[in-house]
Amino acid sequence: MSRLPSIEPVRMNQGVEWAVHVLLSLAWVDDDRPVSTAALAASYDLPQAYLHKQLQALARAGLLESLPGVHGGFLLARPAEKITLMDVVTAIEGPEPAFKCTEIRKNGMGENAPKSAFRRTCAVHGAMQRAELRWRQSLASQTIADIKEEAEAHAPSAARIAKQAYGRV
Amino acid sequence: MSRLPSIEPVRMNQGVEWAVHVLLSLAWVDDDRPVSTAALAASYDLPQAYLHKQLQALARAGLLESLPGVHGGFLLARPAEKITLMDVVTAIEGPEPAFKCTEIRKNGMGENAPKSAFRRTCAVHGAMQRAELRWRQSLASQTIADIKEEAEAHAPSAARIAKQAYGRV
DNA sequence: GGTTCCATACTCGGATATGGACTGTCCGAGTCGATGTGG
DNA sequence: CCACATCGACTCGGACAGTCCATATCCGAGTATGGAACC
Repeated sequence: MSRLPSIEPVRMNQGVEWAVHVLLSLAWVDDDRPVSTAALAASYDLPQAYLHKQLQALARAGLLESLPGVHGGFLLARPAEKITLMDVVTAIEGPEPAFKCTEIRKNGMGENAPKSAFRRTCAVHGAMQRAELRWRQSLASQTIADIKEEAEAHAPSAARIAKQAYGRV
Repeated sequence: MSRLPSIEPVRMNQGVEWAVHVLLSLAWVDDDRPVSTAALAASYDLPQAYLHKQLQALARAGLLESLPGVHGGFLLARPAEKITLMDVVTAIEGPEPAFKCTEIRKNGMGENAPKSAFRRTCAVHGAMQRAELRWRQSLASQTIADIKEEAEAHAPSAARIAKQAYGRV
């Protein structure tokens, strides 16, 4: 049930992978009835309590809608076409950029440097921002619906399997 | 000297920012004589011991050359035109990709899914890889020399200031 | 004076503690369905 | 037979520990410098 600790360290939260797969499943189910954390955890063999924590983050971010009660659970808050990978990463990882410029260029150096040299944004910061922007743009250009289509292209049975897994046959 | 702990968590190692600035400084100095960790740490007001650790990583990665002895220190192992931001990030952060696919699609799901469906790489993995590739491509397309030029465009005194900071007037 | 030797200061190199974030777990509040009872 | 109250089970929600990596630091090995001793 619980996974062994990974040998190599992961940079991005494991929750991101889980979240995308869960959103895919909910897109395939395509039902008004919610799916419970227990069912989702079972279908992917994930620790239920921790997956639950990630789903709460998605709900807070407005990607999932949560319904309480005995037949409660989670369902997509909006169509899969309107949910991008950028939304998912932001929901799990938070909105802060990966690279944080601490403006060390202004530290020491004596007071030799004229202040006018620091009007423009730090060149290092700009370069890292450009790269990160490409990453974010690519994430924002890919929706859950896109991934769903791509997966179905090679595994047409995906939707049926997902519905079966959650008893929506 | 030492920095206060940052309020918001940083995703990328702080060492990346330090490393790029150090490489820039060494490019500006442009001298056969090495610059010591102490001088570099002083010029940016960074903790010397920890900066030293990052410089060692750069040396191991082949970006810097280290010279021992009382007048030792570090100098660029190759021209700034041949050092990309991707090289720096890889040296500090390591070569592993940010997103790691654990293939959870194959876990539970009962045994309903045919194994043929898993021949192709995971669609989620592919999507995250595409985004990360954009990031890496942007990093690989920007060299230390590029950033140096950009900085000089807005602060022509940068090279002079750097040389002064390390006593290369 | 020139040469050799040595003590010294300074630098890189790696091994060693600490803190915070990600990981993982638990219990309480709320809700719906089931059940039993009375009309 | 039908309506209603009660009980119970299940789910979301947030609060609570454990583990691992990034952070931060220190000490040892090696080298060039400067000076003293010796020829």
